[in-house]
This record gives sequence, C-alpha cells and structure tokens, in this order.
Amino acid sequence: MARRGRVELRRIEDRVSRQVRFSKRRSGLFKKAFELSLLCDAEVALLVFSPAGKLYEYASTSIEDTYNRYQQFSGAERNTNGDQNSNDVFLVQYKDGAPQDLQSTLRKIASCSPKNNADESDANELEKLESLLRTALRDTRSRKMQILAKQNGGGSTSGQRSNGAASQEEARAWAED
Amino acid sequence: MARRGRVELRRIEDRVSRQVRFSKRRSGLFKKAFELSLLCDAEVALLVFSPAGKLYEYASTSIEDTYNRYQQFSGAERNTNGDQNSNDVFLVQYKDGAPQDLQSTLRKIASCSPKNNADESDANELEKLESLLRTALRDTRSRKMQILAKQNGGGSTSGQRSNGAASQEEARAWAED
DNA sequence: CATACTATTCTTAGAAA
DNA sequence: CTTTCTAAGAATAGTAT
Repeated sequence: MARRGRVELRRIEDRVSRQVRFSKRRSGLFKKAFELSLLCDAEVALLVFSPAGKLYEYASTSIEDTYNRYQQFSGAERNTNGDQNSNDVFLVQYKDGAPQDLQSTLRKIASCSPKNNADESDANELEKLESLLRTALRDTRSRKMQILAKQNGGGSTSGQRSNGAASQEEARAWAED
Repeated sequence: MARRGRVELRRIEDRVSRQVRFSKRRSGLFKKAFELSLLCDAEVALLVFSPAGKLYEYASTSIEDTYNRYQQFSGAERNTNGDQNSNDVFLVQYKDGAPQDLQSTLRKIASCSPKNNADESDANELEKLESLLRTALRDTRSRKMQILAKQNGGGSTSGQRSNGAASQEEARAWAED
C-alpha cells in the first residue's frame, strides 16, 4: 500500500509514524544539502536536533567556519554582484595534495596519548591533536567526496544512500582555523 | 523538453545552468528543512552561501540558539557564570562519546588504514573514519576547554557573542504546498 | 532507529521569459 | 536571480522486518 494522498503540513500525531518520517526525511534533507553544495558549489551548514534530542549535522566545510562566516556576513554586508571570477581575497588553493598524506596524519594521531588528568602540559598536546584531527577530517572528507563523485560519475544522483554525513572539500577556504 | 537522464553528481560546469539549479535546489532544500521541523517537531538550522556569496538561512528557532545548542552538545562546556568561580560547572558529566573515551576513539582511528584506491569499500571505510574523527575532534576540543578553564580559575570561556545578526528572509510562502 | 517495498506524490533539468 | 511549463526521475507514506 502506498500513500493515500498528499502530505498535510502539520505535526504528525502518531509517535511511531513521526519517528519513522523523521528518519527518512532527515536522510533526504542531508542528501539534498550535500548535493546542493557539490552540484552548485555552495557552502552549506545544516544542524538538526531530533525530538529526542539527538544531533545530526552536515557541513560542506565545517559548522564552525560557516557559522563564523554567517556572523561576519551579518555584520558587514558586502555584496559584489556578478558571479565572475571576482578576486576573492580569501581564495586559497588547496588542490589535491593533502589526501595523500592522510595515512601520515593518522599515524601522528595514533601517537598521541592524552592523559585523563587535565594539566597544562596536556593542553599543548591537545592543541596539536586537535590540529591533526582537523587535517585528517578534511582529508577524509576530500577523499570520500572524490570516491563518491567517481562512483556517480556516469550514474545517478541517488547512488549515495548512507546517512547524510557525506561531505566535500572545495578549493575555497577563507580560514580553516 | 524535460530531463534526459539522471543527474550526475558533480559540480556543474555551465555557469548559467549552475546558477539556475542553485536557485531551484535551494528552494527545495529550504522547503524540506521547514517541513522536517514542522512535521517531525525537530529543531533545524540551515545556512547556505551561494557561489556568489549571498546568504540564505532558515531556522526553526534561531540560528544562534541552535548553534549554541550544538556547541553545548558537542563541546559539553556550559558556563553560565560570567566572572564567578563556580566549581560545579566543570563537574558536568558527559554522556556517550564523552572525552573520557577519547583514547578509545583514537585507537579506533589508528586501526583505520585507508587505501589509495578509490573503490566502494573505501567509501564505507572513510565514512566510518570521518565519524571517528568528528568524535575525536569534539572530545579533544571539549577536554582542552576544560583544561584552559581550570587554568583560568574557572573563568568564562564562552564569551562568543552574536553581532546582532539574524535576518530571516526565506522562511515562508511554501507553507501551503 | 534504520530499511525494503511499492504506489503515488513531489522535485526538478532544460529552455525561456 | 526568480519563475513558468512539462515530463523524467526522485522522494517517500504506510507497513513490515
């Protein structure tokens, strides 16, 4: 049996049904978000809290970066019309040199052994670890994006069916923290 | 004429086409985000920057609120006390995926050995790795925050304040669909 | 919670305005 | 940049696992 009619735009009463729909629509939403960023070269950040309080997130770059850009944007409204190759001050070329070093980064991460005691020496170590993790995450996203793109190179857009955790790395980054 | 085939999952080369698709897909994405929050009673925050740099946003509550909730959720650092040294603040216990398990997460990361060949099996592995890295990054940040806070005598570490932004614009109209 | 199925509804690429 | 029109694809409600 299938849908009986159009979807009414109102909160779903039945808990089970609402939960199932949340799961499905969430997947669809994240997929759309990913596709928008990849197909149209847009920067997307998406945060979703389920009714149960669980967090789901997606960001073409990172939640923090996009939120910061959002705040800056709101502060200074600077809109240069024309989608030409305007000289973007923050344009940084990452190219594809990073992903190859992913294994190297992972090895460095593995060598970190943060203690459970919180002291000053740990702070520095954690700082380094954080940096390594950021790099590894960026490289992992980038590589995964390449694979997905290759898989769907001549296929459909619905090839990616896992959760919406997909991500991409573009040749643009204004401030990778 | 309509669509001739499936959509290729890759950046659209033609600028005009990309722009038109961005406009359409953005509308669709925001509609989906709105529906998810309404139908399933979820909290949603969505930020999109067009290739031209224009901002589009939607939030079931507000971007700031949801982002703050995200920060608390992932960072687990919640200090509501401005300048008073409240000891109990740092005694907040973390739930699953807590900093206490950071070492465990790092071990899992270390066990990942992404190959350089881009095939389907690699995509799944990278998916897991990405998830692990996100977790590790969150935990690392969280722990670092704790240490820094402790060093500073428990001073406020969440001084980030909004610049009085927030300009809802694309959050209505499709409520009739 | 996530997913397989399938009938239906919904989204959207392409071409123009 | 937004939107109209049409038909091909995509998403998904309800149900069961």
